[in-house]
Amino acid sequence: MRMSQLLLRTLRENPADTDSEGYALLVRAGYVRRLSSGVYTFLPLGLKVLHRIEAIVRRELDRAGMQEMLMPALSPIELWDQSGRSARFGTDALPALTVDGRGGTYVLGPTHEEVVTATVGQEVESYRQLPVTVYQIQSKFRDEARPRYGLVRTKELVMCDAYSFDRNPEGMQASYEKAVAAYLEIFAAVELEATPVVAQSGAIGGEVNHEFMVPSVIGEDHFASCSACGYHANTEAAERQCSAQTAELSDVAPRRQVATPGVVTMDDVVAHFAADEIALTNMVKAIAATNADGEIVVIAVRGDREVRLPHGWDLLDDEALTAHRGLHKGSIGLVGLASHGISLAVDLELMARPGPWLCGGNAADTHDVSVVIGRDVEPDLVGSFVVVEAGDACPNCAGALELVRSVEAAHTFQLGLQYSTKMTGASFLDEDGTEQPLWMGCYGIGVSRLLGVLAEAHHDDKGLVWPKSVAPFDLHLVTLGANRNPDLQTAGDLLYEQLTREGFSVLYDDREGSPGVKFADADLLGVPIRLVLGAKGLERGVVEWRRRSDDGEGEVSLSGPFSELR
RNA sequence: CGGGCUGUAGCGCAGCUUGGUAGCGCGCCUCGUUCGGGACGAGGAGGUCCCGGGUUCAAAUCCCGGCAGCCCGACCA
Repeated sequence: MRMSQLLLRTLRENPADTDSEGYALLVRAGYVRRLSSGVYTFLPLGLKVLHRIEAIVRRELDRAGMQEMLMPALSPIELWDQSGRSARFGTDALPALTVDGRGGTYVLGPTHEEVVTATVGQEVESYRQLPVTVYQIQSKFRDEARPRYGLVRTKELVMCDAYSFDRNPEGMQASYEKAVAAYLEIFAAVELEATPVVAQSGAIGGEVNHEFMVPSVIGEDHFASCSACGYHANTEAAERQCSAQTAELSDVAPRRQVATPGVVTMDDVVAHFAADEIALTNMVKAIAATNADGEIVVIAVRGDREVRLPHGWDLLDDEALTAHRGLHKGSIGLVGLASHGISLAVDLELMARPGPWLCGGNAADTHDVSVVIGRDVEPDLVGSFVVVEAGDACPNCAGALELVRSVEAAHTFQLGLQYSTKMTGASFLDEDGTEQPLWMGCYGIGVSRLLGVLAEAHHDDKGLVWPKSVAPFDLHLVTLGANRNPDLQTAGDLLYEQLTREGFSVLYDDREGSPGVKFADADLLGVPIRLVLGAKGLERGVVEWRRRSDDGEGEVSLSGPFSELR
């Protein structure tokens, strides 16, 4: 590509309102432009990188035996009524955009479980056709509340989404493992470090799932990581253990109730009992929730910790809480729940150190002082119900957990029968002649997001530094002063043609302009190898090369061979 | 969805307090000199000052109402 003809304008100054270095460089170097909040145009250079990422994704998924297809971005809302997900549109869980057309309401697909289930369900009739995994690379639409970090969080995004269909849970598991392995190959190929972490599934549904987290300063999440044993989990899913502390409780004062009018929040409690010198770490924070079966459960954790709801549980809303005769907002506690049919889930830590605790009194404007678990109350359930913090003990090996800031670059799910039982036609005839629902998995990787993450991971103060595998060009050929030296011009043109013939993709800076401008642009654009052809080199019949990543340099003869440049 | 800030040339910004001819730097066009790390000189093009209403002889500037963008938080497949 001759640079004189490329639609490219580099900017000397950082654009306003860029919130990350990688994104600012993508704009300065002319790869992308923002059209509106969270909506981007890929200029020719940016599209080249996007296409290279897509090619790697295709290569690895094809190798894993998946088949590419293309579904429409637009789908009728009736399909989403079938799965029940249309009820959640417009909420933060599923910010789908819809379009009213003449044929009714359409959904601009935020993800494609419904469409693919309907499509593959229609094609698959027999177990003989299974397993099958399909994928597509396509634009997705999400009405993001707050787009951020350039291509990392957008309203329109290029995504690769794959879906597996199997006869049984074992098949699903095998397909899942294949997909995870393929995704890891993709990350290795684009030179990003991704860690699969156990996560919760949110609006997609299903049980087992992993997020592929790339550590980055522009990460929007943290995951818990144990360097000792390799345990990884999203903070929404991470567990931890607590070692039991022995305590002599026989002389602890009996439980007593204290009137605490107007004391609602933990801050209120701390203030109210300040005179008694009871620390927050000796208090219990208790909240009411509904579990996956819709039953009411009180979750109790140490006062200074944040409650983590298990997957499928929801916080009880204020209305339901006020209406319930056994619960009193601000005074939810441990003792006396059973008589109201409420079960008690207690965090590990409260068991490790059974008391005495200060907690709500389960009566209006009342708190309990000196509660001892095991003496005053028995929990129905014990588990890790707090959001992990750095330093908590790894659930596997008790090593100290770290929290790593990172971007979610891909997400894989074992969906099971979640969609195939709700949607019509998603079944097959098994060997024994019975009709069975399809066991599904789904696997999403953010292709345009990867571009943003790559720019953030691979740059320096001068500009972008693309890994070879995704760079827009292999070589960036710069001629110096060719406009006033016809021999140089000819030599540059020849070299450009020759390199292109030998299979290199070459960006040829044939523009007029001072060396400083050309060098600065070359650094900014980040092509892996820069070639400089000047008058001095021409005399000696050589062209200089310099590697962008480490400034390694050398010369090759103008007549070749050029293998050194590969 | 709450709180804060911003909207002026392609890009980055000043001007607004105290109303009166719309500016600077970069970029862009022409000519000349220069040119192996963002050159210099001369000349030039380019604006619904976010939108609508109000006050005023007069509004980029003051007032009211919108819209958009950014930041913090909430949320996040």
